[in-house]
Amino acid sequence: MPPKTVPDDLLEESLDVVADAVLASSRALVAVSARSIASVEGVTLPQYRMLVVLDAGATTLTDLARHLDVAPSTALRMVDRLEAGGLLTREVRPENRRETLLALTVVGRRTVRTVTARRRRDLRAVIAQIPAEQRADLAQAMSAFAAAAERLWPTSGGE
Amino acid sequence: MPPKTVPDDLLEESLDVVADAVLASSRALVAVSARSIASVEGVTLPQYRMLVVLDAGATTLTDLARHLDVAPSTALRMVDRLEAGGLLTREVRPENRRETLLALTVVGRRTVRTVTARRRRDLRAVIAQIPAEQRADLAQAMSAFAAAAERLWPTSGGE
DNA sequence: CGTCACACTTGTAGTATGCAATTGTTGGTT
DNA sequence: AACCAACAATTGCATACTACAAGTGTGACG
Repeated sequence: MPPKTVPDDLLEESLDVVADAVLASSRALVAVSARSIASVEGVTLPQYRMLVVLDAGATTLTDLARHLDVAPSTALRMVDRLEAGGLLTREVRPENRRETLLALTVVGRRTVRTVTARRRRDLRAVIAQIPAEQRADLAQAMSAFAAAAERLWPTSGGE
Repeated sequence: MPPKTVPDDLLEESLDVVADAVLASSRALVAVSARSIASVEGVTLPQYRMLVVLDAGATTLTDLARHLDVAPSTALRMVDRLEAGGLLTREVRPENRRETLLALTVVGRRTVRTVTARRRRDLRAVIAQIPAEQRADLAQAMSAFAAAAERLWPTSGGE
């Protein structure tokens, strides 16, 4: 008389086991990100996120704030600093003078490339620790996770 | 005349592909973390990290700062706030009166459990999007990554 | 006893964050 | 045309995170 709840329990448990693994991986990834970004003089992690969004194309302040999931005033002050630092330009949009068009400068784009390259380098160092025959599985799993998260909360991958 | 550099190139390329997948996954994970923690009133992400460390056992201020990779003064001010909020207690260590012993209160422990539960719940929601037959591979890959990062930079998983 | 090292603390400064209120712009309504 | 509602950007205010430098108390060792 095996009750039909057993499969559910097993499923639940399996989800938890996977969640724990992801949680551990998450901590490691956050640490790696922080390390990679901190090593680039003068760029903070929030600023890097903003630069990445702008690197994908010029936008307005409100749009930027929405993508980063921060208040408009927060985005505004960050833009102030990045503009002062020469990483982006700000100009009133002719078609709609309410809006401001934000775009990376050459320096801004170079900064994004530098930080991204460093992150990639650090990640490669970690991956190199993993047996080569497992790497394909790792890539598959990571991609699947990112896709699943994107499907669930589209804003997540909006960066 | 295939040069012997070909295998190296292939290896390099494979590392980059994996790194890209990890990078994508990393962004999603950071977004999920931020979302889970922001939803718990009154606890910031840095505070959560601190609570997690303390949940693993009482320590001193300097030790805490080392684990979180922040300056002692930063840790001190965070401790001030958490103590004011009733999440931890601070007392001079009798054996060595230079040191302060920090420990979570009952409320502090409950907070850790609440936030962790919420993160796990959100992660489970993502995992549930992934076909069941792929989940074992996902767990394996995530664990392998976390272990590799820990091996490379022991402080990473020190949380 | 003096001195050195260590743990904690305080002062100062810059960055990130959000809520509330203000200003300027646009588009539709009367 | 005057009006008004919605929206984008901005400013004011408050809080949190962060580090560097300087100061204070404690322990260890000669």
